Amino acid sequence: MEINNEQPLEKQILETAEKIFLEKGYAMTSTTEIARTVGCNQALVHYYYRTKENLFNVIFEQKFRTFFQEIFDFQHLQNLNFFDKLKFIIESHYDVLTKNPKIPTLILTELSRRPEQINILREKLRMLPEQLFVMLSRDLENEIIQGRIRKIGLKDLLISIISLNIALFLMMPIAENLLQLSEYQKDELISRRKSENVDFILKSLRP
Amino acid sequence: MEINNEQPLEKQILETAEKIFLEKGYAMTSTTEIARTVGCNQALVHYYYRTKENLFNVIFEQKFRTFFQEIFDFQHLQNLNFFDKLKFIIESHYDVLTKNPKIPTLILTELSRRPEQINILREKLRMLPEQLFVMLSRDLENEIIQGRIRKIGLKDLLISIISLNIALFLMMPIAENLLQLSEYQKDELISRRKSENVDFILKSLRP
DNA sequence: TTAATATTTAATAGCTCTATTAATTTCAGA
DNA sequence: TCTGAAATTAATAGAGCTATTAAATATTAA
Repeated sequence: MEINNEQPLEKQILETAEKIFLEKGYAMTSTTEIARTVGCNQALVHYYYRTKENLFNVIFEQKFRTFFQEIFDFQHLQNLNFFDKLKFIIESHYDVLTKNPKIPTLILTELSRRPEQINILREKLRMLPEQLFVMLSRDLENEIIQGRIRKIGLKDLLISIISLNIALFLMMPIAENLLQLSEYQKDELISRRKSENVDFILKSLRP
Repeated sequence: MEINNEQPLEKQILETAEKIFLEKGYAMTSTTEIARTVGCNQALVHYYYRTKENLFNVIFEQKFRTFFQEIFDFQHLQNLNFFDKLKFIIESHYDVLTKNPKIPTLILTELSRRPEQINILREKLRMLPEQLFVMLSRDLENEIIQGRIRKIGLKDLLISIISLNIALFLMMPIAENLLQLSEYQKDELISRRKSENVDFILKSLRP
């Protein structure tokens, strides 16, 4: 053991593992590297978390849980008109992504590695958004009838929203390198795209 | 050796490797598995391609080259008006993705594994689109002045196009499982989103 | 202080993977 | 038919990784 970061090793291991898993993915991360980074013996990783697989699960079941809870936290939605609802949904979705920029990539890469995990995801996605979906569906229908919105299906609208929001974060690691973005430019891009996405979507809905 | 697929083993190895690399990514693919799938000795993989790294490069330099060539093949663009140009670009971009649905994920996952490969990408992306970018920039400016399009920067427009097109293919492996899509439903979704994306983008550009 | 318990380490078994080498088989052309 | 090159295989070195075990060290409670 080299540097004592206050934190007990059990927690250091967890946090270091999270960082490395997010950076390199499951396959490219070894418990040896995690231990080396923490500065402890490799057996200790297994002492606290038994297997690499289990360590990964401990981290990301928690991680995914809060991620999706945040995404579907729409209590303030009821009293708004449809356009404000939509704006709120897009922006808060975008905000959650901004706070967890590497989660989409992880979900993408790790869920194709272990399709059985998708069931966990499915549960999370089934419960919460059911009433949300119904409400939005009703609202959208209504707006279309009132002539305030062009004809469009809710499913397609949601796919477009998710696509526009998520794609930036999926492509960011490459864009960053490809375009040699500074940290500042990156932040600027992320914040600019937030309003651009809202704008883009709302504008496209005009009748 | 078990089954003789006509093809010489050298080529079978190449094609099998491509398939498995696309499915599992570099790290999760072993030369042992490639050989087992082909039905030949594992040493043969190395006999023909020396290293796993080299095999991967042989496959994907070729793959990426044609992928980006197709994407930037815009010879028929000159005589069209701006809206038709845009439609053409969106659709042909989408078509290339439809033909190579797994390339985006591969680029995403493998380029973060080996950032030095990004330089190769950078070259491809620098040469071709220069004049295209200039032309579109001029056209867009012009349309805005003429009042046929709302104010928007070309960069933002392109990010939106790429996001809408690519995101579907990035998310498809998960969506497929999550929503239990049949092969038919998947194809239907892919073809519907093509026109939806064009529609969505063009509608959002109205002044 | 002591004994029990928790933490940490060293050592290593066992596995899989990459890459190499030497031996064997196949096959085309003299 | 024989020869030499090309193709293919068997065997294995060497590395890294996961997981376990037993021993050592630190900590806590009585």
